[in-house]
Amino acid sequence: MTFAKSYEPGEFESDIYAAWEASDIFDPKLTTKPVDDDGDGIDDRDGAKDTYSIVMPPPNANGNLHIGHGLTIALEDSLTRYHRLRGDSTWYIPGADHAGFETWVVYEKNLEKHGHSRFEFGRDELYTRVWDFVAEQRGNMELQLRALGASCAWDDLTFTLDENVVDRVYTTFEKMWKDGMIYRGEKLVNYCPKHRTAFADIEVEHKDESGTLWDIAYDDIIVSTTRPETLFGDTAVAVNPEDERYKDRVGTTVHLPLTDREIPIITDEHADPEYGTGAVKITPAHDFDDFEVGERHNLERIQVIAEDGTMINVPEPYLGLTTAECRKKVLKDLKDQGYLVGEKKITHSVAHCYKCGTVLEPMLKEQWFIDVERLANTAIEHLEFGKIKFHPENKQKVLINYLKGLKDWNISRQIPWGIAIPMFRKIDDTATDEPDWIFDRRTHLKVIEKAGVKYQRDEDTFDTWFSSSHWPIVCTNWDEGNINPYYPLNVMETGADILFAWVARMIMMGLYVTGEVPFKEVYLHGLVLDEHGQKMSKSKGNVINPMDLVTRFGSDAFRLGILRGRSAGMNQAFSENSVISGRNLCNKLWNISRLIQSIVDDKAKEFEGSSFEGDPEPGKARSSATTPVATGVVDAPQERGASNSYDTFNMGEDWICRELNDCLEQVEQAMSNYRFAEAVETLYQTIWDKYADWFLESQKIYQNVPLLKTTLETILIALHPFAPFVTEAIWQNLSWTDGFVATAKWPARLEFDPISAEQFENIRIIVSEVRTTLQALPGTNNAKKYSLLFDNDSLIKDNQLIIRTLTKVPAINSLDGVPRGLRLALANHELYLDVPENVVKEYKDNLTERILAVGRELDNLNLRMSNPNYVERAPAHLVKETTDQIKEKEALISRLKAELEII
RNA sequence: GGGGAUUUAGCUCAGCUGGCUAGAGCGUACGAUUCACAUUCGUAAGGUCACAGGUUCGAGCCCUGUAAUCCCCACCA
Repeated sequence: MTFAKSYEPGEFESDIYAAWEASDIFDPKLTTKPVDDDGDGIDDRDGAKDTYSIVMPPPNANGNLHIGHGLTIALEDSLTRYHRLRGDSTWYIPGADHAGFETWVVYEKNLEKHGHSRFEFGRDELYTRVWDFVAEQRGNMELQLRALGASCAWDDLTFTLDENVVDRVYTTFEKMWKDGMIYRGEKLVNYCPKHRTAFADIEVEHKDESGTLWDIAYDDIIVSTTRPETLFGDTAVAVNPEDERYKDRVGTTVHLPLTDREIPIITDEHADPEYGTGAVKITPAHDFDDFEVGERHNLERIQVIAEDGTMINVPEPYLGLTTAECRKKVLKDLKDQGYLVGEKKITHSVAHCYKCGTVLEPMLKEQWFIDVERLANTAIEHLEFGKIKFHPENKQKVLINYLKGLKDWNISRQIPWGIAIPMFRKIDDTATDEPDWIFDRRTHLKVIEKAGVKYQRDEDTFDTWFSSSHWPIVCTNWDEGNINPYYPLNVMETGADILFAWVARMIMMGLYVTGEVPFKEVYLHGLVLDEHGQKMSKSKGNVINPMDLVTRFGSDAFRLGILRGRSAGMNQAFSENSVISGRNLCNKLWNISRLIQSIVDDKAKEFEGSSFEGDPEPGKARSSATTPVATGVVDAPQERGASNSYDTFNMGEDWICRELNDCLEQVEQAMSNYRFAEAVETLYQTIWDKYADWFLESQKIYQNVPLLKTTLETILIALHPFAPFVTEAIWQNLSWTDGFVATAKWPARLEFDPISAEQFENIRIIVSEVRTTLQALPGTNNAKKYSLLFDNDSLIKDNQLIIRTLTKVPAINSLDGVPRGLRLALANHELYLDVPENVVKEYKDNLTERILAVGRELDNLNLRMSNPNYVERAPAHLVKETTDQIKEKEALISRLKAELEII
């Protein structure tokens, strides 16, 4: 039970986490099992705990945690630990993500590095290979979560490819299939020719690029295009119906250059008369707008670019060229044959693969789509009804706005790594009565037979967001008809950047599957930027690795640092400085505890050697926790550790009780509003500026052991949600505490005498004034040189020792009626610094400055009072406050002036 | 084109229902030092709260407008 001189996180953290884990304190199911005899969905046990459930957005199983995960864990674990301390049955459910496409990209790179290609292997073999690859990597991420202190229930870890997840996803898909919400459609999708897969709209990254706009003559009609190579897929030229210039040509045809085809001239709103010539070529198979024009006019879709990015269905000279080669040749041929009549440089935005940066090709593909209308409408209804509370609030509106414009959701992906789509296509053409596609869960089979008809499995896998939209459902083991107090989740915490991709889909899916919203509140965090507010990126070299900071400064320091100065939904800067400041707080707390433990030890020895019993200091107790005083008491004290009763003997003791109560109140308020930074800030200020700098300093004179113990426990518990390791390390190191601080009870309000507590503020003012004046006097080491003199002032007289200790002056004496030295600028106290006359004279300028400053404040107050409307309309207590302040300032000025005259 | 934010000290941010004589951390300056902690203690300097109007007894906060910065969605032949 000894405390080293400073806190070394590395010596404690892993042992502490191991001890928590070994004691199963993070698993609520071991201690609470809901009982629902009457089937009303409410836990029937007496004194049943409130449940608190939260899930971890599953980190990528094969990767290392990045700074965003660090923030996520700091936020979620603080909530989790806070609610555990508050006595809730708290379940923080960890997860790991197979991260379909993300992992696939990593794996494919790995394959290429070893000289292989995905096309050498079958789909099932690839799946097995990736599974092994991920299994190898997975433990790493989980160790890092432990290092960050995540107090999650490890036995309940859900992997996104776990059997129960796949089962649930298939059940939902089957239900949707039966409900007619799933359809197979040939639509244009964004397709990455490198990865050879389609994406959902949301996965596409648009970038502004400079390009060329070429003017091409289709007979007498000039069309403009940035993609001349697609002209082989043109099936019409469109003009605006209002466009007078082309009135006569509508309904006729033009010759498509480089081909022997004639294509019709049609009218469509899509053609903007203001843009270019007002005539636009229509390529339904390779452009999103043109696709829609084609639908409206029933145009043929000619696919001229294949999935590997080469030309098909084009005249012989162009066949098999890549799109880039083809463009070059088409331009040359157009020019040679006189069709190319102009070109200009433009800037336009181009769709890119968010992973490899390849330009995405709009590609005609048969894919599975979800008709989202019903899902979106139900979600909108619940959101508008306020069923989910958002932090920050404005995201609710943003989300509704998004859902209102939501298009059907493409859930097919052409990558092997993921959950197989449980749909099978009929391969037996003779069975004409059977449907073309059937649902079946046997996706481990390539070919199945049903009623004598053979079907072949669709090779595609689900979009990851389709399965992860089930996250709250699968993590809490929600099931039809069974009571589940953990669903809906209390809160969903995740990044604001995946509001649409994930949060929106969880809400839609939760409502569709369970009929309930999946969570009651949503907290969204912003991006963690570098110290200059720049986005972190490998290319900029400004990436901060959270594990590196944990190693250097400790897990708590990282958590405290990253929570500070951060509010919901905002992208905010982060720097090592904030982590250092967190590290310093941990060390401060360690040394506070070290001091208190040494006092406790000393007193114990003293007690052994004397017959003195009871009161740690002579004097009458002002308040006692066992016999509560009438005021200042909020809650009955709860059992906690070994020390739960104390008396207060001086103003400083009452004061710290009051300050700690205020602190608890503020932390509770902050946590219920998800104001993490504010909670941390309050604790920091209270522990450092109040507890250590004033209370502990004053306790160097009066050592109230029971109070020291109680207040220290209060601080340790209150800080625990944010700094779990150092608080636990101290708790384990203290001689009188039992169990884990992680499972302690949230502190009750402390009892104190409020009048006495308020009196201590006067002491603080006096001490500050003495310190300020000592610093302002000429010379150094003034605190050692000059004594204090008081005249007929009982507050100072009774608190001489404490004032002397806090100011470090050598002595405090009674003046005995003859003022001398320098009178301090205190309105209500007669206090002098025993300073020789020549020093006082040197202080004169300073004094003049102070008079002016107070004068300005006084003018301000008087101005306010001279406004009759203020006196009349402002609340009475404010007017009184102003009056009191005026009196005080006036008294102060007259004293300062008198002092100046003496000099 | 549609939507959402931001602008407060040198830097990063608080400031919630208007009561503010605008706060914190870091940084800066000056001073201290065996006695829990130099990962320390004390003191101080530093602000036209982006700008312009308005409402109000009173505006950093509410309203209108302007400017700058950022994000998302859609479009860009």
